[in-house]
Amino acid sequence: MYQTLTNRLREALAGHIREKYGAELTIVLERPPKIEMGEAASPVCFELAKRLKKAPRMIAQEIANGLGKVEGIAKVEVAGGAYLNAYFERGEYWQSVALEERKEAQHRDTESAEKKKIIVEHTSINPNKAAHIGHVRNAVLGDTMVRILRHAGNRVQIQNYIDNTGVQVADVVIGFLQMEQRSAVGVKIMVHEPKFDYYCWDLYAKTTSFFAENKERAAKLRGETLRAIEEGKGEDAEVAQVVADAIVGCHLRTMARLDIGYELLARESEILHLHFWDAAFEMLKKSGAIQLATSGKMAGCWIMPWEEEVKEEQDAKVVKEKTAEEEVENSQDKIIVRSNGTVTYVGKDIAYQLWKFGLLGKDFHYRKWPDAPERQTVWATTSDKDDPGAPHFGEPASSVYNVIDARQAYLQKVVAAGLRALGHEKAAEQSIHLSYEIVALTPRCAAEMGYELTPEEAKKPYVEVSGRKGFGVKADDLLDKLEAATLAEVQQRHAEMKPEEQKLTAHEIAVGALRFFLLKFTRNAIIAFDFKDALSFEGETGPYCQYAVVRIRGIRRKGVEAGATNAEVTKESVSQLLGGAEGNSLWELLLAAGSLDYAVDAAIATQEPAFLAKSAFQLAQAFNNFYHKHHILSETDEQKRAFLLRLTELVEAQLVRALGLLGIEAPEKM
RNA sequence: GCGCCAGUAGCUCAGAUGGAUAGAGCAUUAGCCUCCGGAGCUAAGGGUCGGGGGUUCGAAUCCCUCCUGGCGCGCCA
Repeated sequence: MYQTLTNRLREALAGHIREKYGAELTIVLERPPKIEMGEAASPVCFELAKRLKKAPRMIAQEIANGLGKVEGIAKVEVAGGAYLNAYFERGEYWQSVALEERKEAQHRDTESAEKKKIIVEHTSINPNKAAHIGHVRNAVLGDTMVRILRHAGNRVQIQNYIDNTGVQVADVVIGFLQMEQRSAVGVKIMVHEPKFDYYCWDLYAKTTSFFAENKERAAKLRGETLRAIEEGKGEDAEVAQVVADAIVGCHLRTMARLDIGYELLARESEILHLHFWDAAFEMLKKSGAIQLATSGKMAGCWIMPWEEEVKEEQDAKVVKEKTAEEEVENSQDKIIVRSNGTVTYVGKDIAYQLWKFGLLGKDFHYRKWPDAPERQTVWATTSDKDDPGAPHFGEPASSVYNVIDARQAYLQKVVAAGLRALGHEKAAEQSIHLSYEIVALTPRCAAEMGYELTPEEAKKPYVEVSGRKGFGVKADDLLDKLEAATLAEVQQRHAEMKPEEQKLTAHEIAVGALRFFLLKFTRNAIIAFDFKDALSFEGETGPYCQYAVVRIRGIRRKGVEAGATNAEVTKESVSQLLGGAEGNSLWELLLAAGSLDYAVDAAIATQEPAFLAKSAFQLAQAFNNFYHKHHILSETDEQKRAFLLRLTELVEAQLVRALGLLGIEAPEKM
């Protein structure tokens, strides 16, 4: 509701200014620092003053007087230097929020068919080991972005890229077949054992030292294994497929614990076998986007020239002549095809990205993924026949979010540059790298887990995790730990609950704690992980927000038991209760409850789910504050009691919805 | 060397589109249950927004420069 009103105000101001002063301005609106100053303020008159060369305060006064009635706005006043402060019609706001709430409840998560399709790719873990905390940050960010985009009415498709033919899988295959001397049959049996991903985690770490022993042997083995896997023939390929598929199953189950699911597993094996790269290669060659280097150290490679400075040089009119040597030695040039003819990761990614936008002229085949978690339907790409029931995954997207960590920013730029070089400016623009920083460990946390640190590492604020070294907090371990901690607490508080209910509650709290913990940081903050912080349930945390909902539900239960009458709240009493300084604290809570649409818009505009987490926390905080100030059920004034009760219901609905967008359930009791 | 990101309270972090007295959580200190659940609430202390220039009526936010830390820059992905 807040967003609706401010949009209305923005339009009215823009229209008025256009008409009266002939100026086209984008109207910036912000929240005044205090509620006494109104609900929305615009500093637009400062800007206007500059253009008109008039005193800002005078203009502000003119606008405040001249601006006609805006629906839902009680008055617009001049304040401060030349701010225009708008005061909402509180009674109307109350009705609108209530109305909006009823509508939302009826059409929950309805996607409009006319909306263009958006693809969000996230998780995309190498299928050769268990998922760790950094992977969880990726998945939680991606999943939350999906929920937010869908809430805003977009059609969103969730993809998870599976690099099942890469070096990391090859390494584990070598671990099984060479280091451990297992047979293909032996591995096929192993994959069904519990915690197979944990086994691979350790095995992968061991291959590092195995390769270090004899580098020549390592290079040879890797080369052979990788080629066999890419071709999809022989024992190596067979083991690679079995292992990768099994690990994908583990990952899906791990993420399902956090209520994260996928619609399509896009596998690299199909990008190769269905010749996606070949098609992209032809396009890139034909357009001149990539060139064959004939001399220098990159001789024989197809490279994409990287010319970021070109524009600036032209602008500065300093087009310096490049010597032939400089041309060859430009280290920024990106190799797309190696001199041995194999394609790099970036090349494959360009092909994949082209497909996402429907620009490749090819499509995958699709089949149901047999090893999906309970209650989930997951599809995967295949080279074989299509399953007739498969959704139309090949429909072009209008924009694509790729959730990938910040270290790969340069590569993502190269992919976009590839699209641009092919003339797909729009697609390049709509290729959104949803970048995020790594999750590291505090030195203390690393030490707790038994990792030995060098003295330099111990002094740093954080230590980077490494799958290669087997160094990191596994996602399932962390969840187990969280669930154990929350279960102990729930058992202590609710001995009367049935064990299954206790477990479910503990699970919901654990998920709330973890998801909120990962979402409260903005994307480019490095998270220094520590069990102490992640296991904290106080202050700015998921459980704090959940607890506010639980309290409201407690009040409602008590209210029903006591047979409290649910009197209709009259408009007069609403205006009276919300009015004046007395009503300000109630009004602030209502205002916060009605601000979800604003938070969602801002989260999308900034591509920052943390915005929503913050706003959910603030609403919970505002409620807790209110809760201690007003005793609802013992309120003797019937109209006031009915109003307070209705207000808590609105807060509950909005808070539950906000938490839902963060992927967090609110339990009945906790 | 080049590029990207960060530096805000003791600690961890918010401050989108430049605006009013820079905010949370944790930690510290002092309080709050005859009362809808204390995973809570109230209050206090705590700031040269890394340094220095500049643009602007106005800068944590934009520009320049320097310092510190991190990450990229591979015929790995």
